[in-house]
Amino acid sequence: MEAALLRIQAGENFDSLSLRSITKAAGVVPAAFYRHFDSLDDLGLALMDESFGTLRAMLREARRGEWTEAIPTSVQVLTGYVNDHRDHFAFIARARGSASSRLRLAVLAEIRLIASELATDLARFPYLRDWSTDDLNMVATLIVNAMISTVEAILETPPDNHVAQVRVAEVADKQLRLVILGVPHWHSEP
Amino acid sequence: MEAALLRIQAGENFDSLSLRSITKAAGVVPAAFYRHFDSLDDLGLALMDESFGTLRAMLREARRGEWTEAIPTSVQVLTGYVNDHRDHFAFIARARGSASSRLRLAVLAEIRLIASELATDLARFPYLRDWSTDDLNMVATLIVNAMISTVEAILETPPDNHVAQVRVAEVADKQLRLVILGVPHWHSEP
DNA sequence: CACAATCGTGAACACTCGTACACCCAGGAC
DNA sequence: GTCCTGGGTGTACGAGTGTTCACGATTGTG
Repeated sequence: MEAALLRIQAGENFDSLSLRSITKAAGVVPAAFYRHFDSLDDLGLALMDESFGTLRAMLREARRGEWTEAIPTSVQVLTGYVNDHRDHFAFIARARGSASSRLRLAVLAEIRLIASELATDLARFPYLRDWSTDDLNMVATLIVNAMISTVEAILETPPDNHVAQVRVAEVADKQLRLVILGVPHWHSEP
Repeated sequence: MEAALLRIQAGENFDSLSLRSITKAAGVVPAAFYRHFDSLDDLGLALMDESFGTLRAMLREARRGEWTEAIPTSVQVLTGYVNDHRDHFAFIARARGSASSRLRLAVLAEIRLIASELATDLARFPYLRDWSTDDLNMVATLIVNAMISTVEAILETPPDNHVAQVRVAEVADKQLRLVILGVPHWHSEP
């Protein structure tokens, strides 16, 4: 699993890497792979479990902050987690656009789930309390999309380049603030 | 090229489809491929040219509308173009997360370019006239990301399901309006 | 000590892959 | 009528693919 994550983090796509390249990187003969996984698909699912495990841990931590500080703490938790677990987030990001529809659909479903969870979270905020479910989902997906592209930006930025890292975080912070600024003036109809 | 686009539109990834599957779908023997392209990479570049051709045509048309109607006309042009050229947009969407870094990087660069063009466009709007370049880029990438996910949503929706199509367009419209609503109240510092 | 389980090994299997070559044939130019 | 060109065909090559199988070695347990 480490070998696979390493290659994915280096820019390869999960379903473009071969059994043999994985096992060679792991210092093992191809057949040994089958002592641990039933197939390559199986490896993909295992990586998904692990990766989404850390993603959900991140979400739990992000939710623990104070109401009024939701944006800065969320951004901080996000950047921290992504940099601490670059491999897992790189795997998810890559699997999102991959060909193996098994994985792609699973990732898409998870992200949709996260968006709808965020929608119910948002309903507890002032101004958003009496929005329609549709409108809450609308703003939740807007936010989730912004966060996904933030994750991709973080992954493209070298972890030791602190200036660039801070810049990415600032952009994410501003985007969230801009979206929230519109909330008090919202009317569902044009 | 048609055969390749067809398979991509059906959900496959560009670099997961093989020479032989393409040529078989085109009703031709593998070797005949090389009468038209130097290699598979070459085919990818040709498809990129064609696809970004229609994307840029779309952008030109979207820019032609009236100031005050920018949002609804943009959304309308977007949905129209994506549905009329599903193959090209599917190709771009898939290439964005693909493994062949040649294509992926090219697509990413194009999208970044489009975002910065949008940023200069935005500078002509009221309230946005004296924003800093950084902040203009911030809101431009926010908008571009929302549009990309809208494109993906359109592609996932059957073209003949008009109810679903209209719903996707409405969400896109609302997201843009929400973002713009925050603009007049913006302060760059928290 | 013996036994079972765990994990790695080497060879083999039946594919598929991209690419190259010699050949062929229709159609237009002279 | 000859020649050239564009495009299609059949065959072949070497490399890489996922997977299976019989076999060894190491290790902890009874």
